[in-house]
Amino acid sequence: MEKGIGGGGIGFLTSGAPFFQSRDFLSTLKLRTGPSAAMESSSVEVDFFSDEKKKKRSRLERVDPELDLKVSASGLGIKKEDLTINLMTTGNTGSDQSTVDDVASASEEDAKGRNELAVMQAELGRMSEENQRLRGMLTQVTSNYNALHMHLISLMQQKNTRNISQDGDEKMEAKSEVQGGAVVPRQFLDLGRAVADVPEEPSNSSTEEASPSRTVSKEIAPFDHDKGNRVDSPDPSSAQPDSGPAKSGEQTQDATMRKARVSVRARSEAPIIADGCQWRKYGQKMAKGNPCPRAYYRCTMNSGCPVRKQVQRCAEDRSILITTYEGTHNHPLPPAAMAMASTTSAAASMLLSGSMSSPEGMMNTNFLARTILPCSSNMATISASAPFPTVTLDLTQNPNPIQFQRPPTQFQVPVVPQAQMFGQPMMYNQSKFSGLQMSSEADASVMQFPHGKPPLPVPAAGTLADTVSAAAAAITADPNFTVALAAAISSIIGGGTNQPNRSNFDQNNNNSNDNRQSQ
DNA sequence: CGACTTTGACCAGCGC
DNA sequence: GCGCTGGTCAAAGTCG
Repeated sequence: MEKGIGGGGIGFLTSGAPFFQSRDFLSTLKLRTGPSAAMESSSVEVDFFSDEKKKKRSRLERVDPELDLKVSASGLGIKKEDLTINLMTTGNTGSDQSTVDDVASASEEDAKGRNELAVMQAELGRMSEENQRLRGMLTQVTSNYNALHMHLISLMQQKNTRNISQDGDEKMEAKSEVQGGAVVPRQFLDLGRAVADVPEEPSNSSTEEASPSRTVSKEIAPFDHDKGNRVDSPDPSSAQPDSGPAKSGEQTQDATMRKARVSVRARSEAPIIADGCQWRKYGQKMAKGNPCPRAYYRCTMNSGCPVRKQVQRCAEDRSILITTYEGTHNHPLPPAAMAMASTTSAAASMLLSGSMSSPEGMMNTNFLARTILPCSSNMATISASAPFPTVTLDLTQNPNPIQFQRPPTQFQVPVVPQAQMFGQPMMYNQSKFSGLQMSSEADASVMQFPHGKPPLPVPAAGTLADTVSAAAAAITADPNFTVALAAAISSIIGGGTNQPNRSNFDQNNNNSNDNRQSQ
């Protein structure tokens, strides 16, 4: 309807002569079509029947209505078609004045569009700024998160120490059972602290099994305070005697934390598992009872980083590579390294929290083991032998056929959310920011990794990833962890406590297995 | 030339 | 005290 009416308007504007005809038609139409039609064409009709405008129209038409339109439109750089459409829309088609107004309206439309464009551009600019600002915030949050995680570990230790002294082991045990939900087959060994010379009977780790006669303290002591302090221990706590009775609780915790070891057993033909960290080999020894030499690596990602690792093949099964980490990185780690590192770090933290400084803690190792890897079977061994507890992750087995399926010679730890949550810089060998990788196919590259060369990418088998993920999930599910996390957040938000320079994540990297194995 | 590996030597703890 | 062992150092060699 409007199109028809507008068409009449167009005809009027462009030809002039049909105008009156159209007027008559419209007036008739209005009378005959009722309100709705009149509504749509009302403006046109008003113009048509305005005497003043009619006079103007007549004069304009006599001159050259077409020309007037063209001039008006072209002067504004507007096409006639556009103007027509505009007139159709506005309905101001009945006079020369309306034509001018229409042209002006079109110009306004154009200006409006330009304004909108400018507004959008400004909006885009603001969005970009916002984006950059958010990125900066993200970076800051990430860094803060790392520091928070370090603090969290410390708080976890403190809290667990208190819980242990208050509640005792049995209570904790029962609590863990209740909170753990379904009972999962667990084969962790509670080794207890090596207060005496009682040989620890470990787990799956052949290395631990091969250490009958030596005490753990003997194995680890030189590592920590003897030469560790002498050479490269920036950590003040390390400078203190490990078992000094006069030490404060916090100092003891730090020292113990640093001595905690996390050993990873995995099948790989590669001489070393690659992680996000850079290592420098500083020694190699032939360990007793193992024809395979033991290699000593030192973290070189940051000068003065006290983290070290020992790499040795299992004497019983040389396809198994045993990597033991010890110490705490004093620098951030790549995301890939953090994935594996976080899990092992959390495991070490849990271990330490339950076993580090008290007999009660030692008694809690079973609980801790179940907490750390509740869904694993024959997979994790916690040696709470004091004062240097060790967590051994045996990745050479598939305890859970569903969760831990993987090719026997490969494992990969992608960055899983749980691990990211922990985000601790650790030393687990991971390749190329994609997660821990071990592959027989990547021997050369992995070997070169200590030189800074990333290992070859390995098809994600998902086993170790699952393992780590499961461990991380278990840890996060632990109520102690939750409480500790809440406490850490509260402390940071409320008090802005000093964030430790060093992360606790590194403690995971310990190779007690190697020590025992060599013995 | 710097970073890294190799490798023999050294040191300290522990057991006998 | 001696020997064994683990852990580390440091000079020499290698590599990019």
